[in-house]
Amino acid sequence: MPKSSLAPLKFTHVQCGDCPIRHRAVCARCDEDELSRLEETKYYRSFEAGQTVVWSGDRMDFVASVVSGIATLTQTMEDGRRQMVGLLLPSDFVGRPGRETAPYDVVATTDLVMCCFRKKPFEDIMVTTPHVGQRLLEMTLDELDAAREWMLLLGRKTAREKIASLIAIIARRDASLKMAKSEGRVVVDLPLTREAMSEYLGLTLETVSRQISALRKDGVIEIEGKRHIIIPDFDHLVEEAGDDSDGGFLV
Amino acid sequence: MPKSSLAPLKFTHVQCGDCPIRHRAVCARCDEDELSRLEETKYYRSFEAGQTVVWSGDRMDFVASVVSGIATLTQTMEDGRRQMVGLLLPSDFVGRPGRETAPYDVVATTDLVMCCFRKKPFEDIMVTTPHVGQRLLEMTLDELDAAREWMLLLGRKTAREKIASLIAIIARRDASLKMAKSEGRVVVDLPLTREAMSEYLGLTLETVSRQISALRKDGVIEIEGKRHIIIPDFDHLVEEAGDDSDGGFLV
DNA sequence: GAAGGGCCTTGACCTAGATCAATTCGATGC
DNA sequence: GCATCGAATTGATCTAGGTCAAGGCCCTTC
Repeated sequence: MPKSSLAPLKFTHVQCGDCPIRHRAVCARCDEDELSRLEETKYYRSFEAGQTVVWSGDRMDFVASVVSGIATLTQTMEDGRRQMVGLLLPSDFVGRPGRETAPYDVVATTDLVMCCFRKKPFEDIMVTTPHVGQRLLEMTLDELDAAREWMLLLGRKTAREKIASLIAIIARRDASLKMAKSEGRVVVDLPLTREAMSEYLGLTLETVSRQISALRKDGVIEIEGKRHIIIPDFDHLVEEAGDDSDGGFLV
Repeated sequence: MPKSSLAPLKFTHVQCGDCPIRHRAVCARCDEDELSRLEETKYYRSFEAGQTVVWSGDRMDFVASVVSGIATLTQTMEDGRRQMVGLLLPSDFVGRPGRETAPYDVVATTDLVMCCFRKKPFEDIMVTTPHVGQRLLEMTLDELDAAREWMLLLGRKTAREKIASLIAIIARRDASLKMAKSEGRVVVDLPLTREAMSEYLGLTLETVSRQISALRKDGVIEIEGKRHIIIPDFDHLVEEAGDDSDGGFLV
């Protein structure tokens, strides 16, 4: 798995003040002074499931990192067709220095807490503190890789492969967060409704439902309730996803 | 149109030594010393149409900027299904500091000249010269935006809308390069085969051909030869593309 | 415990685009 | 001028996934 990091620098996840989890918005190499300048401009915002954080076209005067919960970035066409273009799990970053308005809707899919920095001070710190910019570059390059993997999924995979891919992606992210993978057998709680899954995959929710049923019938996955999924053989799932070797390595 | 630039810095396109065209690999603010260090590690490589620059999985020990011609980034599944994930026109950048191997094929679609920098020295300059990293971040963010626009196209647009979008995207890029737009009526030379277009759009080449014919029959475009396209009414084309307002603003 | 309302599933049918199969066009070489 | 070869078009058919519609499941609220 190609791990990304700017060669001569070591970045690690650091505790963000009183954030409940470790996240990646800042750089471990920043000295106390730099960190405390970031601290000053920091604040938290909470959203309920379903709430829209920012509307496409709205002014967005902050950058943020997800503390808990899930948010999605979604583009909408005039006639209402929707395509998810980003899925933000805890530790992921949103926002773009140098951009005034959001180019897509940011929606809280579950209850959500974000750690925000006002954009202007954050940009200043980026200029005076190269680490932060370099960390951000690294994260943006990762996101670009993920977007390209996602493009392959949207353009060329079958509905069944799309579903298998999504479950594998979420399982991998989940596992890497809480390291709860018990040798082959993996358990995931889908954090998305069928509709959100369809927006991620470029399908209708009916097709999502049908293909999940098909994967269940074929023994690739087991389902408890509606969201709790057991993957008896992770490699088998990855095969169904049509990925080569290590396949989509990031969300 | 949301223009991206890191607020407090001004970047402009600068002549890259003896490059025949202005490109964006370096920053106008770099002083002579910094530029000359970049100059030292710079070299040119030429490829014929159809040649592969780098194979997916190969070592890639350089970063590069396209001088002339067109290159594509393409992902391939084991069974041969292919999806283009990047289209590099003159002035575009490839390569990723901190990554050893290429995650996709880079192919010269036309005869191609690239201006390359060996990766190691380039990374060193990135660390010592924040401008370069900041410029690269800005470019990467633009690419991410473009990728997300592309995801909407792949996931939700009809074949006709996809074709119209692609022609509009190329026309815009072309026009912004040589400013040759004569009020409404726009002329483009498609730099891609029908097959390459199908790999860009997630379609088959037959569907591409049929939809181009349909757009011609409906008067949205006129065609001379196979590649030369005249757009009598650019706004009409954009309408057909299904984009809202200014739509896909970058390739 | 009945009623309502999100979600989700399943079925019956339809259509956009894929697939398979000829041609046709146009450049290149002899 | 003719043969050749790759790129593009066009036609005939098939099918994966979309659309429309009817329930089912489960959780809340009264």
